[in-house]
Amino acid sequence: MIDLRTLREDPDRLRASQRARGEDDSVVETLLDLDERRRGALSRFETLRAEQKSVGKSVSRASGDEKAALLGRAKDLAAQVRSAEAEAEKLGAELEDLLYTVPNVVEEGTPPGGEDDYVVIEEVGEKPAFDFAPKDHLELGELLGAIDIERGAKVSGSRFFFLKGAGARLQLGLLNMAMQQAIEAGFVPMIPPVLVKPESMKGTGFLGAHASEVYHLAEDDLFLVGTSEVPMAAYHADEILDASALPYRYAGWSSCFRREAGSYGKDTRGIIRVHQFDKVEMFSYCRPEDAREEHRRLLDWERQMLAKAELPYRIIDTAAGDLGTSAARKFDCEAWVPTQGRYREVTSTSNCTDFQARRLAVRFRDPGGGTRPVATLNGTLATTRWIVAILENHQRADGSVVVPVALRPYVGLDVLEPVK
RNA sequence: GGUGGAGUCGCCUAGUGGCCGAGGGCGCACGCCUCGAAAGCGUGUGAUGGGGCAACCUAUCCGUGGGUUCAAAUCCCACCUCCACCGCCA
Repeated sequence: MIDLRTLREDPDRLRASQRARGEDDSVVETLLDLDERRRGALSRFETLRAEQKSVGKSVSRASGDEKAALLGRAKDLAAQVRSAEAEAEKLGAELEDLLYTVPNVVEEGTPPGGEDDYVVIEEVGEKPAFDFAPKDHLELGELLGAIDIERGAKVSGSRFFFLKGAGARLQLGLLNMAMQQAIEAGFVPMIPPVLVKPESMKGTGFLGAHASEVYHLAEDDLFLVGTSEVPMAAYHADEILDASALPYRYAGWSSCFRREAGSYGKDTRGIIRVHQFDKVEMFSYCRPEDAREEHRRLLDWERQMLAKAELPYRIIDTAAGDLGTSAARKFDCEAWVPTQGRYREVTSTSNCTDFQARRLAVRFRDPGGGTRPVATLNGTLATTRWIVAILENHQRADGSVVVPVALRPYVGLDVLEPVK
């Protein structure tokens, strides 16, 4: 959630941000107006309440006719206080509801526009040149006995699959390698719950515009997380962190669940877009003034992983309109997928500044006095989707796949061979 | 799922309708004492919103949400969480 005080001081910043995202900037007027009315109502309530308290006190000290008169006055005040409080609360709730619909202010330098207006920052590595017709990841996966889509569909429906044999080993190895890298970099490894309460989901910004992407268990009013970012952000909710110990860095391993409600017909083949996958995610809490730098560090750790997987990739600076609700800036790494002739997202790192922290009340004590919301950032280290890029880029004519050197100790195989 | 107990300031705790505008202890910070420290003594000690250049003022917060009352940490109702035991179960 954006900061109201900053908004009062500099409303143009939010206006510009809204326009860059392609969203309505008139919300700024509505917010400012509502805020002013709320503050007026609040001060009327406070004055009445203070009077009620002092009259109430004198009731207990008075007696006889005087007491009766005071009691009448007190009853009168009680009614007024009640209605003044209701008014202030009503305006406060209205303001909050509106505030929850406003996405984060984008970081300076973010390209404006929509999904196609990203800027390519860098291309890394060599695309493989095959002297045979490359197979796509599903064909390879079936040849290797690594991916079973048909049975996934039989058991759970479309966009579900089994990883087995070499496929299961490849995923476990990849995610273990990611975990190991994170631990060596000082991250605290974490295996979080994947079912969370509504406030955790709302606090991380996933129940706004993209609520239809999220699985909800109505019976228990719990949500299945689409990323471990959710439990890791909510982990320190309502806490005041030790400023001298920042940044706090966690690496979460979890299954992730996505309804893919708006993507009928998109990426229907294989395991590129699925309802359930696994992911190792980095998550940082830091001082807002350090967030930009931390964001670049997360990107560097992603690059290290891609290098170990020996994948050709490019980095894009996502345009404002394609940022999530909480993100102020987002860099995606996209790996080359030979049979599609294009790059596909395999990591994504977002700087959410103090947007999530304000919603979740994660603060640190400022040595200058008082508390301030921290900044939160997240970034992917590895996911199931990486299997697609690894299989396709490292395939050989006979359908076998060479395991990247760094990954071999984790997978326990140098080459994945076709099964009969 | 059932029964019982508990949830007060960072931690422990006092508190059965107005003297709670929440007391005490621990911890922490600062000061005195000291060559220095410990002990001792003294002072201070939360969050959130609003007002003010400021020091400061003000309202709210005793698990959460309702209710009773002029007045609620305190009484009533519902819920949540934790602990114990019972039942069921991977």
